[in-house]
Amino acid sequence: MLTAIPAPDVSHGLNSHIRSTALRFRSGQLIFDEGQKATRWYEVVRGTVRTCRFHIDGQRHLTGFYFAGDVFGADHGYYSTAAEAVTDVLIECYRVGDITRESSPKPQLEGAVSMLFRAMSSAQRYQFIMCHRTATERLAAFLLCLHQQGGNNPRIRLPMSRSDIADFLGLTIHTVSRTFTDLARRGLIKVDGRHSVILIDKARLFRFAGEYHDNLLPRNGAEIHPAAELCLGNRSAA
Amino acid sequence: MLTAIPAPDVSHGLNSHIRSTALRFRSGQLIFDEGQKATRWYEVVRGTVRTCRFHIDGQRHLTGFYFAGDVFGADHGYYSTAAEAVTDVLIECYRVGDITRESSPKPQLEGAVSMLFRAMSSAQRYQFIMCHRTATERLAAFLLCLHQQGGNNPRIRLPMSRSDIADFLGLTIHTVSRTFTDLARRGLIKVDGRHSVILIDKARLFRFAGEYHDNLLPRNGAEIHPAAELCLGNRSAA
DNA sequence: CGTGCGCTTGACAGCTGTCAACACTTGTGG
DNA sequence: CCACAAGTGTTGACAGCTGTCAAGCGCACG
Repeated sequence: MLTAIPAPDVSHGLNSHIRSTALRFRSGQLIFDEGQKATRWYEVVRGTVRTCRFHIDGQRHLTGFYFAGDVFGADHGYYSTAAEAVTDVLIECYRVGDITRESSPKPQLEGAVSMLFRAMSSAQRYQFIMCHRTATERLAAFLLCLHQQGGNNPRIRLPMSRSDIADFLGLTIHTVSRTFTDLARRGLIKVDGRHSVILIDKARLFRFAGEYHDNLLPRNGAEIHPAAELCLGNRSAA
Repeated sequence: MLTAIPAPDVSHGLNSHIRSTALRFRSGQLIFDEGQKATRWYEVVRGTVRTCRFHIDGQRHLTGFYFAGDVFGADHGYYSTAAEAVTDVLIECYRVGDITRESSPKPQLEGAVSMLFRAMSSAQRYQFIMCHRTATERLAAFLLCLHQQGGNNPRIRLPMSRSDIADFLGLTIHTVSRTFTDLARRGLIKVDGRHSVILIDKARLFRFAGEYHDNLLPRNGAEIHPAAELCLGNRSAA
């Protein structure tokens, strides 16, 4: 997952006890819509999912990307976002009732609270980036998140379109495209087709992300570097 | 409260059963710091409180304002923000244990989950504003929120400084100041000293906020107008 | 091989941050 | 009560970034 999404961590050691259904969606298909009753939550098995909001004037805002192992759609009452398949996807679908009703001591509920607080914290960091960072800094942070998400492989896969990236980072596709070109010209990355980027100079990219490299320590433990702020996936955070 | 803050609604019919302590802070004083163990939560009795994050490069980001009746500091584990008194304040302080431990069926916990999901939804709307709105639109939305918070009184009180407003809206004090002047020149508001604004043309201000006026309906029920997006106070939402 | 969509690039304008100067308010001390 | 200083807010000039408009490229698909 990339940022700011409520997602109770119920995926460890629980799935085996809960009825689930495997579902497939083709690229671009709607999984659930904003405002629908939130009766199910989902786990990505294969592929990539995006969650988004549409606004009156037609503008779209993406609130997160979800990859294999990530949980999405864990909302209360009604879905606050829509969810769509970025690529062809295979997902597991669970009924909400299975979490909230069928357990007496409700450890999951407390887990959900903990997860939500962390999601709030993550959302606040995301807000900071959107308020204070330039296009270059945002894209650098985004790429570093995908890099980490992909197991630190220097080849970063970008399953989503430029338009998706733009709507996630609060930019236009033009600026995203220009920024890719700019980062490549500076020798930080190499763009390899639409859906792949090769990381050349990780340390400098960290600096562009407003981040110091790993061997430099932040001022104190409570601070989190901007580049780390987009990438609180719900798997690793568990 | 103004936007994006986790705050379980435990203030109705519960306070009377829970030990609390009244505290006073003078303008500018720190109430709790980012990263401290979250052992207490607070309710504003009188005055205004702000929550903020400080980043490595020295930049400050405000995540919310809290007024009489609002709850803040309801975090899990560690505070994800600092809290400071904007004005001299009187607040009630509650121990976390009183919420999570001393009740067997834990209805509060479920209430907290519900509240948190709404806070997440609110945070996502705030993100949208920060991504897609101009200074004028942000300030207009902000003023309308304060207007509503103040009981729809045409005189809007601004207890916070320009700097606070800037750090909340992701702008500089210069832009905030210019935007105030601009709104006044257009005849939408009248600036009356540092801490007071008189609302002249509410309908037009709504339009500036990217909002249609109340008598126009949004496209469908699930949509929420941008101007409404900063002002999900935890009192009214309860 | 041709078509269309997604992506890239360039020119330009508008918004907002930066820098600088000044005005106004508040508080202190004479 | 006035003088002064410090802090806060306002205003202007300017530059840089990013959105808009427009054109063209290139890959994917038929």
